[in-house]
Amino acid sequence: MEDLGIVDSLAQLSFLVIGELGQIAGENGLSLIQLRLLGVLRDRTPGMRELATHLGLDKSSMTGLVDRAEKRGLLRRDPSPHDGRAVQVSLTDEGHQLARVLSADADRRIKALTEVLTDAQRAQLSRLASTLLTGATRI
Amino acid sequence: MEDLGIVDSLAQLSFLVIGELGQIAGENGLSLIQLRLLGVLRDRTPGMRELATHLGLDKSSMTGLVDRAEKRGLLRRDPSPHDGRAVQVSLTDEGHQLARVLSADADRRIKALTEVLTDAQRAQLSRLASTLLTGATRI
DNA sequence: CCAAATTAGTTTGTAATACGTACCATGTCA
DNA sequence: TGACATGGTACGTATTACAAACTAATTTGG
Repeated sequence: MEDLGIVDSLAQLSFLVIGELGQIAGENGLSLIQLRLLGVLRDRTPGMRELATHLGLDKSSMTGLVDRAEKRGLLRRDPSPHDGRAVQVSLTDEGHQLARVLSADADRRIKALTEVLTDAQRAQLSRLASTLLTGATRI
Repeated sequence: MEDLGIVDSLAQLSFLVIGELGQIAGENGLSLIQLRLLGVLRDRTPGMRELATHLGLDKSSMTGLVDRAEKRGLLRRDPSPHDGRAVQVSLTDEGHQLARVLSADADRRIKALTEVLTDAQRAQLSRLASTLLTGATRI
C-alpha cells in the first residue's frame, strides 16, 4: 500500500474499523446502530433526545430504534422522575449481558487489527486518536 | 477526555470520521454509502460483483444502489467487453464532478478535525493508519 | 398566575438501504 | 454437449432515517 494522505488514511481506517464493528453486530443479531445504542447505554440512562443527539439521529428515528430494541428485551423505557414528558432509557439485564459480549468481541477484533503495530505504535495511535477526539468533541 | 484504550479510541475516532463524511454526503444530497460508491469509482470501472465485495454488500444490494445513482445521472452501466453477463460501472461527467466536490469537502473537514494535532503528529497518525491498513487488507 | 411558547416524545408517511431467495443469461469445464 | 458455476436482476421483507403533524408536559413572560 502506498503512503496515503491524512484524509484517505483516516477515512479508510474508519471504514475498516466500522466494518469490523458492523460484523460483530451482525454476528450477534444486531445492526451497527443498535450496537452503538447498547454501547451508549452501558454507562448512562439518557432520554430519547439526548440519545438522538449523541447518535446523530432525528428524534423520530430514535423512537423506532428504541422500539425494536425494547421489543427484543434489550432495554426498557421508564418515566423520568424529573420530567413528566421524558423517558429514561436503560439496559435490561439481557441488554447488559449482550453489551458485555459485544465489548469483548470488539476488543478481540480491534486488537487483531492492530496486530501489525508494535506496542509502542499502538499506544501512540491510541494517544493521537484521544488527542484528536478531545479537540474535536470540545468544539 | 480521559485516556482511552486502543479499542475505544479507534472506535470513537472512526465514528467521528464517518460522521463527518456522512455530513458531507448529506450536504451534497447523497448518503454515506453513495459517497463511498463514488469514491471507489473515481479510479476504477468495476463490475457489480467487484463493487459489492469492495463495499461489503450483497450483490443484490448493489443493484438498487447503482440503480439509484444511475437514475441521478452520476454513473452508467456499460456491457463488459470481455463477458456478456457482466457490466462495467463508471462515473459520468456529472459523477466525476460531484466526486471532486466531495473529495475537496472531505479534505477540508478532515483537516479541520486534525487541527489540534501538530504537523508532526498528523504525519505520524497518517503513517500509523497506513501501516495498520497495509496489515489489515493484506490478510 | 395564566396564556404563550418550548420541549420531549410518538405517529404517520415515504424513501433508501440491505438481505435472502429465486431467477435468467452467459461462460466454463468435463 | 450437458452440467455446473458465475454475473446480474427481480421480488419480498425488515431496518433505518427523515420530515411533518401531533399530544402532553414544562417553562417563561407579562
